[in-house]
Amino acid sequence: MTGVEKIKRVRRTAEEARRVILDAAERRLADLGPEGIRLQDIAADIGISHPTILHHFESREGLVLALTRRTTEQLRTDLFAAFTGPHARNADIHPIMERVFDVLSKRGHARLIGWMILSGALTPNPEQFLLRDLTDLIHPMRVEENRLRGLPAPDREDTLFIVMLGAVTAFGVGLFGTVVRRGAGVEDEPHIAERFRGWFAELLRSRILPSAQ
Amino acid sequence: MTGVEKIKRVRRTAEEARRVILDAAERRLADLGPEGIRLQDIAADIGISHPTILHHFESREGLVLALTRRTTEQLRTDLFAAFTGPHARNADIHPIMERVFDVLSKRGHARLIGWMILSGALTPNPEQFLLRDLTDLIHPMRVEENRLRGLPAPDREDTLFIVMLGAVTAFGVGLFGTVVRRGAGVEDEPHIAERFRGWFAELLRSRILPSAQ
DNA sequence: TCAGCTACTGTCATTGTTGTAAATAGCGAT
DNA sequence: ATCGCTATTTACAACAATGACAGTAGCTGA
Repeated sequence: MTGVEKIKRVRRTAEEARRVILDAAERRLADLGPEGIRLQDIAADIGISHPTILHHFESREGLVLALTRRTTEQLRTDLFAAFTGPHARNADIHPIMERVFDVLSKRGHARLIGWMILSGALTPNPEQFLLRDLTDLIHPMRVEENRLRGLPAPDREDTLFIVMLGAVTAFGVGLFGTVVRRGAGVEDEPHIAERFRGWFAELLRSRILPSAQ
Repeated sequence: MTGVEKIKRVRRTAEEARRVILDAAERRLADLGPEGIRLQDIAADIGISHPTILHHFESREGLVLALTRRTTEQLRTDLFAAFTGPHARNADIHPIMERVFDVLSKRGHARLIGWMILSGALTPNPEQFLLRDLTDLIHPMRVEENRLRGLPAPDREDTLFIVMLGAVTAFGVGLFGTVVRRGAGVEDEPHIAERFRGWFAELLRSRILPSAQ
C-alpha cells in the first residue's frame, strides 16, 4: 500500500503539451482571473510539474502572451467567419448576431478578452482593424439597400456606430450578462438571454434598413 | 546631506486614513487590476508603511471588501441621482444618459465594477434591484406617452430590454471604449465618444417613444 | 539495440507579499 | 504640562510563487 509507486511519465509532443497547458491556463483565467494563472496550480490541474510550463513558455509572462495570442486569433477567426459565412450574403442580421453572441459566450471568450483588455495584456490591439473593416463591409450594403428603396444614403458614421454598439453589447452580454439579468430580476426566466439577443438583433436590423421587413 | 533626517510622521483621523488608503487602492485597481492591489505599493503611493493599512482594514481581503462596498454604494447613489434628478421629470433621455455615461467613465468607475464582477467580488449583487426598479420607473411613462399618442401599450419586456441594453452599453463603453474606438480606427477623431453617446441616447429614445421627435 | 534528443521531474534559491509584534509619536483631554 | 489613546513605524516571521539547474525517461531513427 505504501510501497514505492511507479509513476508513468507522460510525454507529449511539444505542440500538444503547449495546447494542453494553454487550455488549462485559459480555464483558470476565465474562472478566476489573472490571479488564477499560477504555474503550480495550472501544472497541478493537468498533472505535470510546473517547470514543464517554463520549459515550453520560457516564463509566466511568455505563457500569458501565448495565451492572449491564441485567444485573439481564435476570436478574430470566429468573428470573421460569422460575417463572411453563408448567412452574410442575404443581409439577414439575426443569424449573424446569433453567431457573434455565441462566439463570445462560449468558453468564456468574452471574459478572457475582458481580462486581457482590463489588465492591459491587449495593448498591441489585435482587432485593430476588425471593426473598421466590418463597417466597410456593411456600409456599402446599407447604401445600396437604401438606394433601391429610394431612401437617402446613410451616413458612414451611423454604420460605424451600429457596429460599435454591436461589439460593445456582444462583449458586455458575454461579460456581465448574468449579473445584468440578476440585477433585472429575470435570471430565472428561461430563454430570456435568447430573447434579448433576438430583440437586439432586430433593433440593429431596423436601424440598418429602416423600411425592410 | 547624509545626516539623520527627522521624518515627520503624519497622523490622520482613522476615517481620513481609511479614505486616503481606499483612494490609492482604487487608483491602482482601476489602472492595474487586482494584481495592482499590493499593500506595500499602495502604502508607498501615499507615503505610509504597509502595516498601517492592515491596522485599518485587518487584512488585504478586508481592504478589497471595503473598496467594493464603497465603490458600489457610490455607483448606486450616482445612478439613482441620474434617474431621479431634475431631468428625469420631462422624460428627456439625453441628459440622463449623459450622466450615466459620465458616472461610469469618471475615475474608471466602470473598470472598477468590471474588475469586481469578473473577479467575483460582487457576488452579493449590489444593483440587485436597480435595473428592475429602473424598468418599473420608465415603463409606466412609456405606456402613458403611447396612450396619449393613440399607440398600443408597449410590452414590459421591451422596456426591460431597453434598460438592459443601456446598462450593458454604458458599462461596455466605460470599460472598452478606448479599445473599441481604436479597433474602429477612430481613436483620433475628436468628440467621437460624445457623438456616440448622443447617437445611442437617440436610438434609445426613438425606441422608447417612436413617434416623438 | 543503442544513441541522441528533448519533454519532463525533483530540488532548491530568490524574491516578493501578507501578516505579527513591539516600540514610537502625534494629538486631545484632564 | 503630562497622561492616555491610538495611528503609525520598524523589524521580523511565514509563506507562496517564479525561475534555475541538474538529472531522468520516453520516443525516434540508425
